[in-house]
Amino acid sequence: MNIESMLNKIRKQLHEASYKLTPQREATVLVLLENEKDHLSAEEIYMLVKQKSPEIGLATVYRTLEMLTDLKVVDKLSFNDGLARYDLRKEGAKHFHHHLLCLECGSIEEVEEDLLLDVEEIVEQRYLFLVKDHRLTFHGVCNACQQKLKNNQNAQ
Amino acid sequence: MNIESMLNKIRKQLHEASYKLTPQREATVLVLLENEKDHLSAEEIYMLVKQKSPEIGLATVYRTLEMLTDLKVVDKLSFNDGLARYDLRKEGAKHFHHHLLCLECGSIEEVEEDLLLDVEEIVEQRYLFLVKDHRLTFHGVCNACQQKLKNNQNAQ
DNA sequence: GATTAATTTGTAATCATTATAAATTAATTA
DNA sequence: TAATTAATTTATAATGATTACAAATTAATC
Ligand SMILES: [Mn+2]
Ligand SMILES: [Mn+2]
Ligand SMILES: [Zn+2]
Ligand SMILES: [Zn+2]
Repeated sequence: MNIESMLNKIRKQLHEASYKLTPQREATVLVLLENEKDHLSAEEIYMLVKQKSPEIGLATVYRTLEMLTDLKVVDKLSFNDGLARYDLRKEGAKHFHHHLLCLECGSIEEVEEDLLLDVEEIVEQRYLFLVKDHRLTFHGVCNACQQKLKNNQNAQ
Repeated sequence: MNIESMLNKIRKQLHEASYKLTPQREATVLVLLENEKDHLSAEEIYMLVKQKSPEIGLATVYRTLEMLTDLKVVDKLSFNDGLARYDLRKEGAKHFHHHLLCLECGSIEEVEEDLLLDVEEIVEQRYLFLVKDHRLTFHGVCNACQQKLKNNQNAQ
């Protein structure tokens, strides 16, 4: 699905919640769409939006991100690096995707398939907890870093 | 396992990493042990430690928590409420336990059994990612709030 | 006991985020 | 259309969590 039609879909979502897609909001959403694989912070988004709309204010970016979070267009998440990061929901995804955080290089890989269906079943039955969503991040070593570590070992 | 022997175990861990268990550090660890079911913030821990050792400084609590995080005695985590929370690792637990966050009342329930063994298998094989640990939080409605919501519906 | 190293304290600085008031823009009404 | 009202944005101040720093204290070593 291309950016234009994604944008239209989001515009509709805003209108249904009786928000307008102002130029500032549109510029912010565009940055998110153009960087959908990334996990940008508010400040990083602000810097990118400024390239399109140099007059935008940081507070507006924050407010827009809050609104998009409420509407579940983006997910706000934290990888324990002291600031919030924003992640576009995948098109039509019922549940939030998972993340693989490399402890060596800091890279974040995405896992789009939902691996938690069985686990959620257990949680609902055994803990009587009604699951609405989840956050799952694996900490470990990405493939590239595994190779690097192996080579270093051989070199010594 | 009682608090005294837990404390001794942690003392040993510190010594192995050539840290001392100073009175301030001991008071901080004791607060964590006495509230192992909670998910306290640095400020909350500071307040509780002050009751034992009124002369302790906030900076020391922060430094101690950082040290304990490095030694994997505690896990630092964030429930998106704007501050870090600290969680004692379960005795002998290889992996970090899971959390059930209620969107209605904000309560946090713990799930000690590891439900992710199969999922980790898949991640290692399919994504060639070497898993070291994980963070899993379910968002939803706790049992108590489900009852409350049901009653409210009937009352209307 | 003197010297050196580790730790703690109180406080200042920093950084992310939120609040506020004035200005701008859009929507509604007369 | 012009006037009025509501929504939004901007720049900036305030807040709150965390980190940095210098002086003081405590422990370890000589
Ligand atoms: Mn993602
Ligand atoms: Mn916990
Ligand atoms: Zn890596
Ligand atoms: Zn609840």
